[in-house]
Amino acid sequence: MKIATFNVNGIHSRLDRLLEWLAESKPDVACLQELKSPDAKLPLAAIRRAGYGVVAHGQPAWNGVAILARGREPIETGRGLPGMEDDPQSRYLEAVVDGVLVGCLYLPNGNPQPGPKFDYKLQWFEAFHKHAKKLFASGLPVVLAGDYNVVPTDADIYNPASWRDDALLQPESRAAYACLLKQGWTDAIRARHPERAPFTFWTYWRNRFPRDAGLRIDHLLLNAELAPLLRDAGVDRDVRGRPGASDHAPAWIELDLPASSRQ
Amino acid sequence: MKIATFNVNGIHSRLDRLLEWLAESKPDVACLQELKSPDAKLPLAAIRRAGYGVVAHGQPAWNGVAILARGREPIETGRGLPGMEDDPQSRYLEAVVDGVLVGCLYLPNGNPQPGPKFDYKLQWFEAFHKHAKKLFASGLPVVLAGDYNVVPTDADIYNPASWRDDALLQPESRAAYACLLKQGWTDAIRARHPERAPFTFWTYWRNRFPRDAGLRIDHLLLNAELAPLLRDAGVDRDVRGRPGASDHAPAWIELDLPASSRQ
DNA sequence: GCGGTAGCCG
DNA sequence: CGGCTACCGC
Repeated sequence: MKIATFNVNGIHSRLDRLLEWLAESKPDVACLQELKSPDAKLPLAAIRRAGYGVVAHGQPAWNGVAILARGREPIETGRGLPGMEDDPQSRYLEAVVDGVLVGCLYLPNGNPQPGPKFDYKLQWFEAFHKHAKKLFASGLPVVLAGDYNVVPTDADIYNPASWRDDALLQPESRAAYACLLKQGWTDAIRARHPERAPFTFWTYWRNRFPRDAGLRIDHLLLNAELAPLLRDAGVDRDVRGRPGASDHAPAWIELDLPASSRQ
Repeated sequence: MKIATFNVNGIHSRLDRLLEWLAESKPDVACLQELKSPDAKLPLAAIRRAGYGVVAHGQPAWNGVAILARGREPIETGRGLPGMEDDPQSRYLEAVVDGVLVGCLYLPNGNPQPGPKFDYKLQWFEAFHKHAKKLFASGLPVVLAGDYNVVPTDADIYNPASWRDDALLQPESRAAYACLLKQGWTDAIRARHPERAPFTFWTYWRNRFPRDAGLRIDHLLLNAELAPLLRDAGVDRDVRGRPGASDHAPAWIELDLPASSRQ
Protein backbone atom coordinates (compact mmCIF):
# COMPACT_ATOMS: atom_id res chain seq x y z
CA MET A 1 0.00 0.00 0.00
CA LYS A 2 1.36 3.37 -1.08
CA ILE A 3 0.46 6.52 0.84
CA ALA A 4 1.55 10.00 -0.28
CA THR A 5 1.32 13.60 0.89
CA PHE A 6 1.39 16.53 -1.51
CA ASN A 7 0.97 20.23 -0.79
CA VAL A 8 -0.51 21.26 -4.14
CA ASN A 9 -0.55 25.03 -3.53
CA GLY A 10 -3.90 25.67 -5.19
CA ILE A 11 -5.93 22.74 -6.51
CA HIS A 12 -7.37 24.73 -9.43
CA SER A 13 -4.14 25.91 -11.00
CA ARG A 14 -2.53 22.57 -10.16
CA LEU A 15 -5.23 20.16 -11.32
CA ASP A 16 -3.48 18.95 -14.49
CA ARG A 17 -0.20 18.42 -12.68
CA LEU A 18 -1.97 16.61 -9.85
CA LEU A 19 -3.79 14.22 -12.19
CA GLU A 20 -0.55 13.63 -14.08
CA TRP A 21 1.23 12.75 -10.85
CA LEU A 22 -1.61 10.48 -9.66
CA ALA A 23 -1.48 8.59 -12.98
CA GLU A 24 2.29 8.13 -12.72
CA SER A 25 2.77 7.54 -9.03
CA LYS A 26 -0.53 5.67 -8.45
CA PRO A 27 -0.67 6.18 -4.67
CA ASP A 28 -3.40 4.19 -2.94
CA VAL A 29 -3.92 7.15 -0.64
CA ALA A 30 -3.01 10.78 -1.33
CA CYS A 31 -3.19 13.49 1.33
CA LEU A 32 -3.42 16.95 -0.24
CA GLN A 33 -2.84 20.32 1.39
CA GLU A 34 -3.36 23.95 0.45
CA LEU A 35 -6.35 23.35 -1.79
CA LYS A 36 -7.12 27.09 -1.58
CA SER A 37 -10.69 26.49 -2.69
CA PRO A 38 -14.11 26.48 -1.10
CA ASP A 39 -15.79 23.05 -0.98
CA ALA A 40 -18.36 24.03 -3.59
CA LYS A 41 -15.68 24.73 -6.20
CA LEU A 42 -13.47 21.69 -5.66
CA PRO A 43 -12.85 19.72 -8.89
CA LEU A 44 -14.16 16.48 -7.38
CA ALA A 45 -15.51 15.16 -10.67
CA ALA A 46 -12.08 15.32 -12.32
CA ILE A 47 -10.52 13.54 -9.34
CA ARG A 48 -13.18 10.82 -9.42
CA ARG A 49 -12.73 10.46 -13.17
CA ALA A 50 -9.06 9.76 -12.44
CA GLY A 51 -10.16 6.80 -10.35
CA TYR A 52 -10.03 8.27 -6.84
CA GLY A 53 -12.61 8.55 -4.12
CA VAL A 54 -12.22 11.77 -2.17
CA VAL A 55 -13.14 13.52 1.05
CA ALA A 56 -12.23 17.18 1.37
CA HIS A 57 -12.26 20.02 3.83
CA GLY A 58 -11.94 23.21 1.83
CA GLN A 59 -11.91 26.91 2.61
CA PRO A 60 -11.88 29.91 0.26
CA ALA A 61 -8.43 31.32 -0.58
CA TRP A 62 -6.36 29.53 2.06
CA ASN A 63 -5.54 26.15 3.59
CA GLY A 64 -7.83 23.23 2.74
CA VAL A 65 -7.01 19.51 2.93
CA ALA A 66 -8.25 16.38 1.17
CA ILE A 67 -7.79 12.62 1.29
CA LEU A 68 -7.95 10.64 -1.95
CA ALA A 69 -8.20 6.84 -2.18
CA ARG A 70 -7.60 4.88 -5.37
CA GLY A 71 -10.66 2.85 -6.31
CA ARG A 72 -12.08 3.41 -2.83
CA GLU A 73 -14.29 5.82 -0.97
CA PRO A 74 -12.36 7.09 2.08
CA ILE A 75 -14.51 6.85 5.20
CA GLU A 76 -14.30 10.21 6.94
CA THR A 77 -13.64 9.96 10.68
CA GLY A 78 -12.77 13.56 11.52
CA ARG A 79 -12.92 17.09 10.15
CA GLY A 80 -11.01 19.72 12.06
CA LEU A 81 -8.79 18.98 15.02
CA PRO A 82 -10.45 17.80 18.26
CA GLY A 83 -10.06 20.56 20.82
CA MET A 84 -10.06 23.24 18.10
CA GLU A 85 -13.71 23.04 17.17
CA ASP A 86 -14.04 26.75 16.54
CA ASP A 87 -10.89 26.99 14.39
CA PRO A 88 -12.08 28.67 11.17
CA GLN A 89 -9.07 27.32 9.23
CA SER A 90 -9.37 23.98 7.38
CA ARG A 91 -6.19 22.17 8.38
CA TYR A 92 -7.10 18.66 9.46
CA LEU A 93 -9.04 15.80 7.93
CA GLU A 94 -9.12 12.17 8.92
CA ALA A 95 -10.39 9.07 7.12
CA VAL A 96 -10.07 5.31 7.10
CA VAL A 97 -8.94 3.61 3.91
CA ASP A 98 -8.64 -0.18 3.76
CA GLY A 99 -8.40 -0.38 7.55
CA VAL A 100 -5.68 2.27 7.84
CA LEU A 101 -6.49 5.48 9.68
CA VAL A 102 -5.09 8.42 7.74
CA GLY A 103 -4.69 11.88 9.29
CA CYS A 104 -4.05 14.65 6.75
CA LEU A 105 -2.73 17.89 8.20
CA TYR A 106 -1.60 21.32 7.17
CA LEU A 107 0.12 22.74 10.22
CA PRO A 108 0.21 26.55 10.49
CA ASN A 109 3.31 28.20 9.05
CA GLY A 110 3.66 30.55 12.02
CA ASN A 111 5.44 33.48 10.39
CA PRO A 112 6.18 36.16 11.32
CA GLN A 113 7.79 35.06 14.53
CA PRO A 114 7.23 36.01 17.32
CA GLY A 115 3.61 37.10 17.08
CA PRO A 116 0.01 35.86 17.07
CA LYS A 117 0.58 33.59 14.07
CA PHE A 118 3.41 31.82 15.84
CA ASP A 119 1.25 31.52 18.97
CA TYR A 120 -1.47 29.98 16.81
CA LYS A 121 1.04 27.50 15.39
CA LEU A 122 2.09 26.34 18.84
CA GLN A 123 -1.51 26.16 20.02
CA TRP A 124 -2.45 24.08 16.96
CA PHE A 125 0.59 21.87 17.56
CA GLU A 126 -0.53 21.27 21.15
CA ALA A 127 -4.01 20.19 20.09
CA PHE A 128 -2.46 17.98 17.42
CA HIS A 129 -0.10 16.48 19.99
CA LYS A 130 -3.03 15.47 22.19
CA HIS A 131 -4.94 13.97 19.29
CA ALA A 132 -1.86 12.11 18.02
CA LYS A 133 -1.32 10.58 21.44
CA LYS A 134 -4.85 9.19 21.44
CA LEU A 135 -4.39 7.83 17.91
CA PHE A 136 -1.04 6.27 18.74
CA ALA A 137 -2.59 4.35 21.60
CA SER A 138 -5.66 3.35 19.59
CA GLY A 139 -4.25 0.06 18.39
CA LEU A 140 -5.27 0.97 14.83
CA PRO A 141 -2.68 1.28 12.08
CA VAL A 142 -2.25 5.08 11.77
CA VAL A 143 -0.34 7.41 9.47
CA LEU A 144 -0.23 11.19 10.02
CA ALA A 145 0.77 12.78 6.74
CA GLY A 146 1.04 16.37 5.65
CA ASP A 147 2.83 19.66 5.64
CA TYR A 148 4.09 20.07 9.22
CA ASN A 149 5.82 23.39 8.52
CA VAL A 150 8.73 22.23 10.66
CA VAL A 151 12.32 21.60 9.58
CA PRO A 152 13.13 18.93 12.19
CA THR A 153 16.94 19.37 12.27
CA ASP A 154 19.67 21.40 10.58
CA ALA A 155 20.23 18.38 8.33
CA ASP A 156 16.78 18.98 6.83
CA ILE A 157 17.59 22.30 5.17
CA TYR A 158 20.22 23.48 2.68
CA ASN A 159 21.34 26.37 4.89
CA PRO A 160 19.97 26.80 8.41
CA ALA A 161 21.65 30.19 8.85
CA SER A 162 19.57 31.96 6.21
CA TRP A 163 16.33 30.66 7.79
CA ARG A 164 17.42 31.12 11.41
CA ASP A 165 14.60 33.51 12.35
CA ASP A 166 11.90 31.64 10.41
CA ALA A 167 9.05 29.97 12.29
CA LEU A 168 9.90 26.66 10.58
CA LEU A 169 13.23 26.41 12.41
CA GLN A 170 12.40 27.84 15.82
CA PRO A 171 13.35 25.75 18.86
CA GLU A 172 9.68 25.72 19.94
CA SER A 173 8.60 24.31 16.55
CA ARG A 174 11.34 21.69 16.60
CA ALA A 175 10.63 20.78 20.23
CA ALA A 176 6.94 20.28 19.40
CA TYR A 177 7.88 17.98 16.51
CA ALA A 178 10.43 16.09 18.62
CA CYS A 179 7.80 15.74 21.35
CA LEU A 180 5.52 14.10 18.81
CA LEU A 181 8.22 11.60 17.83
CA LYS A 182 8.76 10.86 21.50
CA GLN A 183 5.21 9.52 21.60
CA GLY A 184 6.66 6.74 19.46
CA TRP A 185 5.91 7.88 15.91
CA THR A 186 8.34 6.99 13.14
CA ASP A 187 9.33 9.71 10.67
CA ALA A 188 9.16 7.43 7.62
CA ILE A 189 11.28 9.48 5.22
CA ARG A 190 14.02 9.87 7.80
CA ALA A 191 13.83 6.19 8.74
CA ARG A 192 14.43 5.15 5.14
CA HIS A 193 17.07 7.85 4.52
CA PRO A 194 18.98 8.17 7.79
CA GLU A 195 22.05 9.57 6.04
CA ARG A 196 20.47 12.38 3.98
CA ALA A 197 16.70 12.71 3.90
CA PRO A 198 15.40 14.32 0.69
CA PHE A 199 13.89 17.81 0.72
CA THR A 200 10.19 18.27 -0.02
CA PHE A 201 9.89 22.05 -0.47
CA TRP A 202 11.79 24.68 -2.44
CA THR A 203 10.56 28.29 -2.59
CA TYR A 204 9.64 29.67 -5.99
CA TRP A 205 12.51 32.15 -5.84
CA ARG A 206 14.97 31.95 -8.68
CA ASN A 207 17.46 29.08 -8.60
CA ARG A 208 16.30 27.56 -5.34
CA PHE A 209 15.20 24.31 -6.96
CA PRO A 210 18.04 23.95 -9.51
CA ARG A 211 20.49 24.58 -6.64
CA ASP A 212 18.54 22.06 -4.50
CA ALA A 213 18.21 24.78 -1.87
CA GLY A 214 15.29 23.01 -0.21
CA LEU A 215 13.69 22.15 3.11
CA ARG A 216 12.15 18.96 4.49
CA ILE A 217 8.80 19.97 5.99
CA ASP A 218 6.36 17.38 4.60
CA HIS A 219 6.36 14.29 6.81
CA LEU A 220 4.63 10.92 7.15
CA LEU A 221 4.53 9.64 10.74
CA LEU A 222 3.76 5.98 11.45
CA ASN A 223 2.55 4.55 14.72
CA ALA A 224 3.82 1.25 16.21
CA GLU A 225 1.32 -0.81 14.21
CA LEU A 226 2.57 0.53 10.88
CA ALA A 227 6.26 1.25 11.45
CA PRO A 228 7.33 -2.41 11.12
CA LEU A 229 5.53 -2.55 7.77
CA LEU A 230 7.52 0.31 6.22
CA ARG A 231 9.09 -1.03 3.05
CA ASP A 232 10.15 2.12 1.25
CA ALA A 233 9.79 5.91 1.34
CA GLY A 234 10.78 8.72 -0.97
CA VAL A 235 10.11 12.09 -2.56
CA ASP A 236 8.98 12.60 -6.17
CA ARG A 237 11.55 15.34 -6.66
CA ASP A 238 11.07 15.59 -10.44
CA VAL A 239 7.47 16.75 -9.95
CA ARG A 240 8.84 19.97 -8.42
CA GLY A 241 10.91 20.69 -11.53
CA ARG A 242 8.07 20.67 -14.04
CA PRO A 243 6.57 23.80 -15.56
CA GLY A 244 3.67 25.07 -13.48
CA ALA A 245 4.69 22.98 -10.46
CA SER A 246 3.72 23.43 -6.83
CA ASP A 247 6.54 24.61 -4.57
CA HIS A 248 6.30 21.25 -2.77
CA ALA A 249 7.12 17.79 -4.10
CA PRO A 250 5.02 14.73 -3.14
CA ALA A 251 6.45 12.50 -0.39
CA TRP A 252 5.36 8.87 -0.14
CA ILE A 253 5.71 5.58 1.69
CA GLU A 254 5.21 1.95 0.70
CA LEU A 255 3.78 -0.29 3.41
CA ASP A 256 3.74 -4.09 3.48
CA LEU A 257 -0.02 -4.10 3.23
CA PRO A 258 -1.95 -5.28 0.18
CA ALA A 259 -2.73 -2.40 -2.17
CA SER A 260 -6.40 -1.72 -2.76
CA SER A 261 -7.67 -4.52 -4.98
CA ARG A 262 -10.25 -2.58 -7.00
CA GLN A 263 -9.27 -0.45 -10.05
CA MET B 1 3.15 44.93 -48.15
CA LYS B 2 1.06 43.37 -45.39
CA ILE B 3 -0.42 45.53 -42.61
CA ALA B 4 -2.30 44.06 -39.64
CA THR B 5 -4.17 45.23 -36.57
CA PHE B 6 -4.50 43.13 -33.43
CA ASN B 7 -6.08 44.00 -30.10
CA VAL B 8 -3.93 41.78 -27.87
CA ASN B 9 -5.82 42.36 -24.59
CA GLY B 10 -2.71 42.53 -22.39
CA ILE B 11 0.72 42.32 -23.98
CA HIS B 12 2.25 40.46 -21.03
CA SER B 13 -0.16 37.56 -20.84
CA ARG B 14 -0.33 37.48 -24.64
CA LEU B 15 3.37 37.72 -25.54
CA ASP B 16 3.87 34.09 -26.60
CA ARG B 17 0.71 34.10 -28.71
CA LEU B 18 1.71 37.41 -30.27
CA LEU B 19 5.18 36.21 -31.23
CA GLU B 20 3.70 33.00 -32.59
CA TRP B 21 1.27 34.96 -34.75
CA LEU B 22 4.02 37.34 -35.98
CA ALA B 23 6.14 34.34 -37.00
CA GLU B 24 3.25 32.75 -38.90
CA SER B 25 1.55 35.76 -40.43
CA LYS B 26 4.72 37.83 -40.98
CA PRO B 27 3.00 41.22 -41.30
CA ASP B 28 5.30 44.02 -42.45
CA VAL B 29 3.43 46.34 -40.08
CA ALA B 30 1.43 45.34 -36.99
CA CYS B 31 -0.75 47.78 -35.05
CA LEU B 32 -1.42 46.55 -31.51
CA GLN B 33 -4.04 47.75 -29.05
CA GLU B 34 -4.81 47.20 -25.38
CA LEU B 35 -1.23 46.66 -24.31
CA LYS B 36 -2.33 47.26 -20.69
CA SER B 37 1.24 47.98 -19.66
CA PRO B 38 3.27 51.03 -18.70
CA ASP B 39 6.04 51.89 -21.18
CA ALA B 40 8.76 50.84 -18.76
CA LYS B 41 7.46 47.28 -18.57
CA LEU B 42 6.81 46.67 -22.27
CA PRO B 43 8.56 43.52 -23.59
CA LEU B 44 10.36 45.43 -26.34
CA ALA B 45 13.41 43.19 -26.31
CA ALA B 46 11.34 40.08 -27.09
CA ILE B 47 9.60 41.93 -29.94
CA ARG B 48 12.92 43.11 -31.35
CA ARG B 49 14.34 39.59 -31.05
CA ALA B 50 11.43 38.48 -33.22
CA GLY B 51 12.69 40.81 -35.93
CA TYR B 52 10.45 43.82 -35.41
CA GLY B 53 11.20 47.46 -34.78
CA VAL B 54 8.67 49.03 -32.45
CA VAL B 55 7.23 52.30 -31.22
CA ALA B 56 4.79 52.19 -28.35
CA HIS B 57 2.52 54.40 -26.29
CA GLY B 58 1.73 52.51 -23.10
CA GLN B 59 -0.25 53.21 -19.94
CA PRO B 60 -0.60 51.17 -16.75
CA ALA B 61 -3.59 48.79 -16.63
CA TRP B 62 -5.58 50.11 -19.60
CA ASN B 63 -5.35 51.02 -23.25
CA GLY B 64 -1.92 51.35 -24.84
CA VAL B 65 -1.03 51.09 -28.54
CA ALA B 66 2.07 50.09 -30.52
CA ILE B 67 3.28 49.94 -34.10
CA LEU B 68 5.66 47.15 -35.12
CA ALA B 69 7.62 47.02 -38.39
CA ARG B 70 9.35 43.93 -39.70
CA GLY B 71 13.07 44.53 -40.17
CA ARG B 72 12.45 48.27 -39.90
CA GLU B 73 12.36 50.99 -37.30
CA PRO B 74 8.97 52.77 -37.54
CA ILE B 75 9.45 56.53 -37.62
CA GLU B 76 7.09 58.00 -35.06
CA THR B 77 5.06 60.96 -36.33
CA GLY B 78 2.46 61.33 -33.59
CA ARG B 79 1.62 60.21 -30.07
CA GLY B 80 -1.86 60.99 -28.82
CA LEU B 81 -4.55 62.54 -30.97
CA PRO B 82 -4.12 66.16 -32.12
CA GLY B 83 -6.73 68.24 -30.31
CA MET B 84 -6.73 65.87 -27.32
CA GLU B 85 -3.35 66.81 -25.93
CA ASP B 86 -4.43 66.46 -22.31
CA ASP B 87 -6.10 63.07 -22.82
CA PRO B 88 -4.53 60.83 -20.15
CA GLN B 89 -5.49 57.68 -22.09
CA SER B 90 -3.02 56.17 -24.57
CA ARG B 91 -5.16 55.51 -27.63
CA TYR B 92 -3.37 56.84 -30.70
CA LEU B 93 0.06 56.39 -32.21
CA GLU B 94 1.28 57.26 -35.67
CA ALA B 95 4.39 56.25 -37.60
CA VAL B 96 5.79 56.06 -41.09
CA VAL B 97 7.00 52.69 -42.37
CA ASP B 98 8.47 52.38 -45.85
CA GLY B 99 6.75 55.56 -46.95
CA VAL B 100 3.31 54.57 -45.67
CA LEU B 101 1.77 56.60 -42.86
CA VAL B 102 0.21 54.26 -40.31
CA GLY B 103 -2.27 55.46 -37.67
CA CYS B 104 -2.90 52.97 -34.88
CA LEU B 105 -5.96 53.63 -32.76
CA TYR B 106 -7.93 52.23 -29.86
CA LEU B 107 -11.20 54.09 -29.88
CA PRO B 108 -13.05 54.33 -26.55
CA ASN B 109 -15.61 51.58 -25.90
CA GLY B 110 -18.17 54.05 -24.55
CA ASN B 111 -20.15 51.78 -22.22
CA PRO B 112 -22.30 52.28 -20.31
CA GLN B 113 -24.47 54.29 -22.61
CA PRO B 114 -25.65 57.00 -22.15
CA GLY B 115 -23.14 58.57 -19.75
CA PRO B 116 -19.76 60.29 -19.50
CA LYS B 117 -17.95 57.35 -21.10
CA PHE B 118 -20.17 57.52 -24.16
CA ASP B 119 -19.66 61.31 -24.29
CA TYR B 120 -15.91 60.71 -24.19
CA LYS B 121 -16.22 58.22 -27.05
CA LEU B 122 -18.03 60.73 -29.25
CA GLN B 123 -15.59 63.49 -28.32
CA TRP B 124 -12.65 61.24 -29.18
CA PHE B 125 -14.34 60.27 -32.43
CA GLU B 126 -14.74 63.95 -33.33
CA ALA B 127 -11.06 64.71 -32.76
CA PHE B 128 -10.19 61.59 -34.76
CA HIS B 129 -12.50 62.69 -37.55
CA LYS B 130 -10.68 66.03 -37.86
CA HIS B 131 -7.27 64.38 -37.85
CA ALA B 132 -8.37 61.78 -40.41
CA LYS B 133 -9.59 64.50 -42.74
CA LYS B 134 -6.18 66.17 -42.66
CA LEU B 135 -4.46 62.85 -43.30
CA PHE B 136 -6.80 61.96 -46.14
CA ALA B 137 -5.94 65.18 -47.90
CA SER B 138 -2.21 64.89 -47.23
CA GLY B 139 -1.38 63.12 -50.47
CA LEU B 140 0.55 60.50 -48.50
CA PRO B 141 -0.46 56.85 -48.58
CA VAL B 142 -2.31 56.42 -45.27
CA VAL B 143 -3.86 53.51 -43.38
CA LEU B 144 -5.82 53.97 -40.14
CA ALA B 145 -5.90 50.64 -38.37
CA GLY B 146 -7.21 49.58 -35.01
CA ASP B 147 -10.06 48.74 -32.71
CA TYR B 148 -12.76 51.27 -33.57
CA ASN B 149 -15.28 49.87 -31.08
CA VAL B 150 -17.99 50.34 -33.69
CA VAL B 151 -20.11 47.67 -35.37
CA PRO B 152 -20.71 49.54 -38.64
CA THR B 153 -23.94 47.78 -39.68
CA ASP B 154 -26.27 45.00 -38.52
CA ALA B 155 -24.44 42.73 -40.95
CA ASP B 156 -21.33 43.09 -38.80
CA ILE B 157 -22.70 41.28 -35.75
CA TYR B 158 -24.24 37.85 -35.15
CA ASN B 159 -27.32 39.25 -33.45
CA PRO B 160 -27.93 43.00 -33.30
CA ALA B 161 -30.92 42.62 -30.96
CA SER B 162 -28.91 41.33 -28.02
CA TRP B 163 -26.44 44.25 -28.31
CA ARG B 164 -29.05 46.90 -29.08
CA ASP B 165 -28.24 49.09 -26.07
CA ASP B 166 -24.48 48.68 -26.34
CA ALA B 167 -22.31 51.70 -27.17
CA LEU B 168 -20.81 49.75 -30.11
CA LEU B 169 -24.13 49.75 -31.98
CA GLN B 170 -25.55 53.16 -31.10
CA PRO B 171 -26.70 55.35 -34.01
CA GLU B 172 -24.25 58.05 -32.87
CA SER B 173 -21.33 55.58 -33.03
CA ARG B 174 -22.39 54.27 -36.42
CA ALA B 175 -22.98 57.79 -37.76
CA ALA B 176 -19.50 58.82 -36.65
CA TYR B 177 -17.98 55.83 -38.44
CA ALA B 178 -20.10 56.45 -41.56
CA CYS B 179 -19.04 60.08 -41.48
CA LEU B 180 -15.43 58.93 -41.55
CA LEU B 181 -16.06 56.75 -44.60
CA LYS B 182 -17.75 59.71 -46.27
CA GLN B 183 -14.39 61.50 -46.19
CA GLY B 184 -13.41 58.89 -48.78
CA TRP B 185 -11.79 56.15 -46.69
CA THR B 186 -12.13 52.55 -47.79
CA ASP B 187 -13.04 49.94 -45.19
CA ALA B 188 -10.61 47.33 -46.53
CA ILE B 189 -12.15 44.22 -44.95
CA ARG B 190 -15.61 45.16 -46.18
CA ALA B 191 -14.26 46.06 -49.65
CA ARG B 192 -12.76 42.59 -50.03
CA HIS B 193 -15.73 40.81 -48.43
CA PRO B 194 -18.79 42.77 -49.56
CA GLU B 195 -21.07 39.76 -49.09
CA ARG B 196 -20.18 38.74 -45.54
CA ALA B 197 -17.30 40.50 -43.81
CA PRO B 198 -15.58 38.33 -41.17
CA PHE B 199 -15.91 39.12 -37.47
CA THR B 200 -12.87 40.23 -35.49
CA PHE B 201 -14.09 40.01 -31.89
CA TRP B 202 -15.86 37.38 -29.82
CA THR B 203 -16.40 37.87 -26.06
CA TYR B 204 -14.82 35.33 -23.75
CA TRP B 205 -18.24 34.09 -22.68
CA ARG B 206 -18.85 30.40 -23.17
CA ASN B 207 -19.63 29.26 -26.69
CA ARG B 208 -19.45 32.68 -28.30
CA PHE B 209 -16.48 31.78 -30.46
CA PRO B 210 -17.48 28.19 -31.31
CA ARG B 211 -20.92 29.54 -32.28
CA ASP B 212 -19.19 32.33 -34.27
CA ALA B 213 -21.23 34.81 -32.26
CA GLY B 214 -18.88 37.66 -33.10
CA LEU B 215 -18.64 41.34 -33.99
CA ARG B 216 -16.65 43.25 -36.58
CA ILE B 217 -15.08 46.18 -34.73
CA ASP B 218 -11.43 46.11 -35.86
CA HIS B 219 -11.01 48.01 -39.11
CA LEU B 220 -8.35 49.11 -41.58
CA LEU B 221 -9.22 52.28 -43.47
CA LEU B 222 -7.35 53.24 -46.64
CA ASN B 223 -7.15 56.68 -48.19
CA ALA B 224 -7.36 57.34 -51.94
CA GLU B 225 -3.63 56.77 -52.43
CA LEU B 226 -3.78 53.25 -50.96
CA ALA B 227 -7.28 52.00 -51.83
CA PRO B 228 -6.38 51.15 -55.44
CA LEU B 229 -3.46 49.08 -54.19
CA LEU B 230 -5.64 46.81 -52.01
CA ARG B 231 -4.92 43.25 -53.14
CA ASP B 232 -6.37 41.21 -50.30
CA ALA B 233 -7.75 41.51 -46.77
CA GLY B 234 -8.77 39.02 -44.11
CA VAL B 235 -9.01 37.99 -40.50
CA ASP B 236 -6.80 35.36 -38.82
CA ARG B 237 -9.81 33.72 -37.23
CA ASP B 238 -7.92 30.64 -36.01
CA VAL B 239 -5.78 32.80 -33.71
CA ARG B 240 -8.92 33.51 -31.66
CA GLY B 241 -9.54 29.81 -31.11
CA ARG B 242 -6.21 28.97 -29.52
CA PRO B 243 -5.73 28.38 -25.80
CA GLY B 244 -4.88 31.61 -24.02
CA ALA B 245 -6.07 33.75 -26.94
CA SER B 246 -7.06 37.40 -26.95
CA ASP B 247 -10.78 38.04 -27.42
CA HIS B 248 -9.89 39.70 -30.76
CA ALA B 249 -8.46 38.11 -33.90
CA PRO B 250 -5.89 39.92 -36.06
CA ALA B 251 -7.23 41.64 -39.20
CA TRP B 252 -4.89 42.33 -42.13
CA ILE B 253 -4.53 43.75 -45.61
CA GLU B 254 -2.14 43.07 -48.48
CA LEU B 255 -1.17 46.12 -50.55
CA ASP B 256 0.48 46.16 -53.97
CA LEU B 257 3.57 47.72 -52.51
CA PRO B 258 6.92 45.97 -52.21
CA ALA B 259 7.29 44.30 -48.81
CA SER B 260 10.18 45.53 -46.70
CA SER B 261 13.33 44.15 -48.29
CA ARG B 262 15.37 43.60 -45.16
CA GLN B 263 14.97 40.52 -42.90
C1' DG C 1 7.52 33.82 -7.43
C1' DC C 2 3.26 32.25 -7.45
C1' DG C 3 -0.86 30.80 -5.36
C1' DG C 4 -5.35 32.94 -3.80
C1' DT C 5 -8.81 37.31 -3.03
C1' DA C 6 -11.43 41.80 -4.57
C1' DG C 7 -12.92 45.38 -7.59
C1' DC C 8 -12.72 47.63 -12.31
C1' DC C 9 -13.16 47.17 -17.15
C1' DG C 10 -14.77 45.48 -21.49
C1' DC D 1 -14.30 35.32 -19.06
C1' DG D 2 -10.16 37.12 -18.38
C1' DG D 3 -7.08 41.05 -18.71
C1' DC D 4 -5.42 44.71 -15.20
C1' DT D 5 -4.49 46.67 -10.11
C1' DA D 6 -3.92 45.92 -5.38
C1' DC D 7 -3.41 43.05 -1.41
C1' DC D 8 -2.40 38.77 1.54
C1' DG D 9 0.20 34.53 2.46
C1' DC D 10 4.03 31.33 2.33
